[in-house]
Amino acid sequence: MTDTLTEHRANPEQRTSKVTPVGRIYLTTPIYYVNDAPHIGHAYTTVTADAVARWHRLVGDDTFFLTGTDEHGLKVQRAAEANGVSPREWADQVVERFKEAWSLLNISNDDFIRTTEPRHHRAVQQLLQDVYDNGYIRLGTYEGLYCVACEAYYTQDELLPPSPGSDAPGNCPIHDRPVELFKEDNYFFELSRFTQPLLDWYEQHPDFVRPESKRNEALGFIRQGLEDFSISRTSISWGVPIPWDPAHVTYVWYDALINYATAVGYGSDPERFAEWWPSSHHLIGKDILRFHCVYWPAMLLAAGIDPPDHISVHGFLLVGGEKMSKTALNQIAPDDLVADFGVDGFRYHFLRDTPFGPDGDFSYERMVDRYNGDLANNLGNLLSRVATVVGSKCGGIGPAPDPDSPLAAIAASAYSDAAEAWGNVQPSIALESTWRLVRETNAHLEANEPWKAEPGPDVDSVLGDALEVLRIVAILATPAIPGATTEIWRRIGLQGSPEDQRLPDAATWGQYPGGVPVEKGEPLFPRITG
RNA sequence: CGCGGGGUGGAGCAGUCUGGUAGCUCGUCGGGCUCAUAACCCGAAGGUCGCGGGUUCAAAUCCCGCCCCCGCCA
Repeated sequence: MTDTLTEHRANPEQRTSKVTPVGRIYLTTPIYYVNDAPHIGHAYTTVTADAVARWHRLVGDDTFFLTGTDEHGLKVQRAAEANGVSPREWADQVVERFKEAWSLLNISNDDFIRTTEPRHHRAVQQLLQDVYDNGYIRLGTYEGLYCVACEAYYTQDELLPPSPGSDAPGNCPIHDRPVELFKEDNYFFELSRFTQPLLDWYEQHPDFVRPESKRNEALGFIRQGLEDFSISRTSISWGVPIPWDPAHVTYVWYDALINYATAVGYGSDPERFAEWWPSSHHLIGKDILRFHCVYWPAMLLAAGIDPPDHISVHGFLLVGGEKMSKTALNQIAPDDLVADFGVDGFRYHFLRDTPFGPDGDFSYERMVDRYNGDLANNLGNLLSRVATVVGSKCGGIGPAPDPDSPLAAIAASAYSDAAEAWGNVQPSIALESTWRLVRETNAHLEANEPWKAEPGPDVDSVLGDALEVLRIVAILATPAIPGATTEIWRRIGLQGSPEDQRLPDAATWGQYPGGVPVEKGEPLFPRITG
């Protein structure tokens, strides 16, 4: 099977045709369900993906970064009806809220996909047809507990207790009226035939799902044996019609997964698809692990396509130790936090303080501590004190660093540790490595006390070292806090922006030119008090 | 029941695969500095690494049993 699949690999010659050897990465967030307004859970995944994408651009990889919205399914249909508009109109409204949120958070996505777009319908139909032609879809009968008012099926444990005297198995949780046993023809995807192929795939690709804890979870599920599942309904209308039998509509998440293929040309531009697939890397929350780590690779294999290179799975964002409910009142709007901490303060907190993988607990107090500690006291204050002393001892002109500075080795290890961590989707570790350099530089200043010394070569080299660190940190931190690092870059007198630099060369010690003006400016990250 | 994750000084984590002085950030306490956003730097206190047993010269780390917390079961 894999023999035919490798055809979709990007041509190796294309990868080496650049000046420097580069990789290629196609990063995705989940597509978010338009049933709901954006909250910090969505923002966490999206900011992480954005930072990873920005890192890959820094190292010169060909990078394509996608986010978008999932707009089909019954819940959207219902939400629209409840608001007296069509599903399309409803989706149009909610999509704008996501786009605004991502714009606010400085998300650098290259594309934004909506599952209601024609290009996506074409891709879904193409993939369905391919899987069907390959013999992995069959017609079957779905039998379930159905609420006529909802036009939806429920499982037994979702139901309310049955009405007294009723012989129904239970009542609809929304309408509190008896459900009935209902049968309809459905198309089924023969997932059961992929138990072994998936185990083989995991075996051959140890980094397929990360971190390892999540890989184990997926593997454990596959090992239990997989069962076919229904992928269509005749009882709903808001979705993509099955190409060979338009009375059927795809069931919501089956079509949703395919968005990742749609956005790089599947079903419309095979050459483009071959270029970007399977260099793909999905970032997801653990709630959709099963869909992405089991169903999706099986669907792709069934269509004769390689699964993605990587799937990185993070935990839930807990608030007060409890899962963020999409409907609960503990929902925290990203806008409010941005108002308090700024865009970069918001991004930094989630990247640095919520390790990617395990569940993380959100707390406003911790967010304040992290902001004040790392951004205001360490980085922001370093910039301030250096700029002031350059002003008083060097006439405001930044001197060049010492080529043999003890900070050079620390900067080198900060870079290599950060590079490894970003590559493994561990932003918290990458940023910890970067900030180690900031702390060492504060200590280096303390040890040399340039503010006490007479102007001269010694003072110049100590301050030059600090400016060089700020240059390097501006580059290393730009995936996390792009706005602030651009401002640092400007204040220490450099041209262009940190985003335009290319690693690893740009992290090499000694490139701060010296002889350029350094500006003091207002605090970069004003401390938050009270 | 099954599957997966977790239990490390006051808080949050690393270390466990590849046994060998228990590390990091924050907090607390003491000191220094006064260039800086009451920021910065140095030092100290604080842990029987969930419990019991085993292997070993040596176990947070390997093996066996148990307890507790969380998630998943389409």
